[in-house]
Amino acid sequence: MDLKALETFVWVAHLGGFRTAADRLNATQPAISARIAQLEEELGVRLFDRESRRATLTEKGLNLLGYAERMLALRSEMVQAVAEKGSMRGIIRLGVAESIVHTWLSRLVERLHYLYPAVSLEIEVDTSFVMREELLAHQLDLAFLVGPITEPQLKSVPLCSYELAWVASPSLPLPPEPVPLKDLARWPIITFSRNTRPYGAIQEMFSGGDMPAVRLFGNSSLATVVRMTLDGIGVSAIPPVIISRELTDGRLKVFQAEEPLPRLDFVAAYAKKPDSLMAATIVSLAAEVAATPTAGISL
Amino acid sequence: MDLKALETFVWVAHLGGFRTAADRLNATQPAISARIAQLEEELGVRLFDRESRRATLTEKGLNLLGYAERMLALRSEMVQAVAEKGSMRGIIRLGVAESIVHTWLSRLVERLHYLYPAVSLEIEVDTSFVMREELLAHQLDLAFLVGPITEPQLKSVPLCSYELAWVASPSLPLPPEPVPLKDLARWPIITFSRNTRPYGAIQEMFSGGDMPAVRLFGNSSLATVVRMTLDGIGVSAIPPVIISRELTDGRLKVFQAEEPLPRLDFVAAYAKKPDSLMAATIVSLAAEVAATPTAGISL
DNA sequence: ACAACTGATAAAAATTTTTTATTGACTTGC
DNA sequence: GCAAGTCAATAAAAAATTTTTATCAGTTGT
Repeated sequence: MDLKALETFVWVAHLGGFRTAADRLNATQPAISARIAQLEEELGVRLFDRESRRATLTEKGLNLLGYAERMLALRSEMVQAVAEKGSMRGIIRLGVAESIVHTWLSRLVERLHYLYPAVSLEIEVDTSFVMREELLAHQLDLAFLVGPITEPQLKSVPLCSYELAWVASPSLPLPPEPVPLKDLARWPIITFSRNTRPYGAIQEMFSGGDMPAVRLFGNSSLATVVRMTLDGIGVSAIPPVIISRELTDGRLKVFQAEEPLPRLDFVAAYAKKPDSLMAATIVSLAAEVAATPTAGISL
Repeated sequence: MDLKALETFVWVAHLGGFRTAADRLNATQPAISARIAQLEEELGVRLFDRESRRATLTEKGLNLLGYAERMLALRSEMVQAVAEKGSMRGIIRLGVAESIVHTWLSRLVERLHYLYPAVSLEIEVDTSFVMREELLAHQLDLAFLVGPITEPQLKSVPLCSYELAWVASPSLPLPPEPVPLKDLARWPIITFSRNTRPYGAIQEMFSGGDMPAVRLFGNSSLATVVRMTLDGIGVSAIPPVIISRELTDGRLKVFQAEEPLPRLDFVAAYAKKPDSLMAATIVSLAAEVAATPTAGISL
């Protein structure tokens, strides 16, 4: 009776499939099959109904799930109680909003590697919207994203709050501040991609009936947004903190518009599972790192 | 983090040595070393002090022990809750008093094998005295022995109660019954070995100041006792139930002496450990089997 | 000092687990 | 209804792991 098999079982149960669990656990599907088969053989009981599309738990399986989770929780507790700090090991799937990549992520990674050399990260950069889904689907262990998080299945911890500002190249012939919205709309507005807080806020801003049409360039790469803004293609709405260098050397400037932009409140979020010790540990480290300011992108 | 490693750890802790644990777990000493090393490496913590003769737990080790036991207990509970009856598997070390061997042990083994084909037995026949020690030292999982058991660490369940009687060959020129002790002492008294209830009882019986000297032949094999009695070497004090055949065909006979012999109350006993599910299961089966009478030795 | 213990260790053997590659059973979209 | 796609099962090979064998070095008790 292997803990690895039990863990696999829990993941298959949660994700509803062998294949998905295999991806999630960095293993191949036959390996997952083998582990579940071992468990079923040892217990002499069928744990999943594989008939339908989604592998569903049998009654016995459901029964086992509770025990398996208690078992894994107990293991976590045990490890926390007796393990040397720094002997924590494993792989954690981390989703990160791009703003974080450009502010303090590398410092966190460094510090993490120093304190917990046996912990591997699998970092995925995506929008908060996508990452929230992935957290709920247990495809991410932990994410740093724009809050607030309201899902009760997720635990969230505030990390940092960044101002969002209008930014343009000094070469752009902007009218005197505060720039009215109709003047702003003369240029494309370059910002985060669709399905993000800033994109939505700006879209809303220009959604009134008498508002000028606006060209909104959603972009999945912040570096590209910065590049395009530097090139004078348009104005952008991004957190100034990630372009501190460009601001100090005058290649970009923040300006006031008629309409203010919302702040971005970043939080760390992870599933409230019994064994999310590693996530919790990383979160507190992240909170610490996020509290100290940093340099941004330099292009 | 392997359950096998945790189980090994618990055994080493209980038995106070790698070698002893190796024997107990049917493994070699290097295998035990490897499992403990794995645990220590994963936790980044030393679990045993190996300096002195006896491997003793470190502080961390003591801390782990509690968790490990809870873990194993939870596993037992889990298996009990979801496993198909009959899928119980493992090796259990069973100590058996010889009287049991000659009455119902084989029926138990048969029935056990039928109901739980994956359970192996390692049967050791010894005196109740020795087996009690071995139970306390965790060298036996379960024993069927002469009760009562007073140790609080052990759980005991009554199994059967057998009369102990004076037995002789009909060819032996015994005086009219009840035979006085001084006449009895003319022959060697053949019975169980030293450190057994019957041996002690008889020794006591002849211990008064004015008692005749008695030749007490303690024998570790009941079959030998029966053989010697059949051969008219002396009288014996054994449970008639194991020689029912010899009694019916008249090759042996029970006779009354001046002094009655005590009954032998057999019980099943096992250590009160959190994961003694298998022992408990076997005990209830044994109680069932022991309740139905049986044939004895046939020589 | 020596015999009888202890556990550690290296190398070989055995076992278990994982992967690769393929299959058959089912959905699903057309 | 049929092709395409997805699911898990399976066999064989490869990889990783665990266990054994054999030996060592250190204590302990005589």
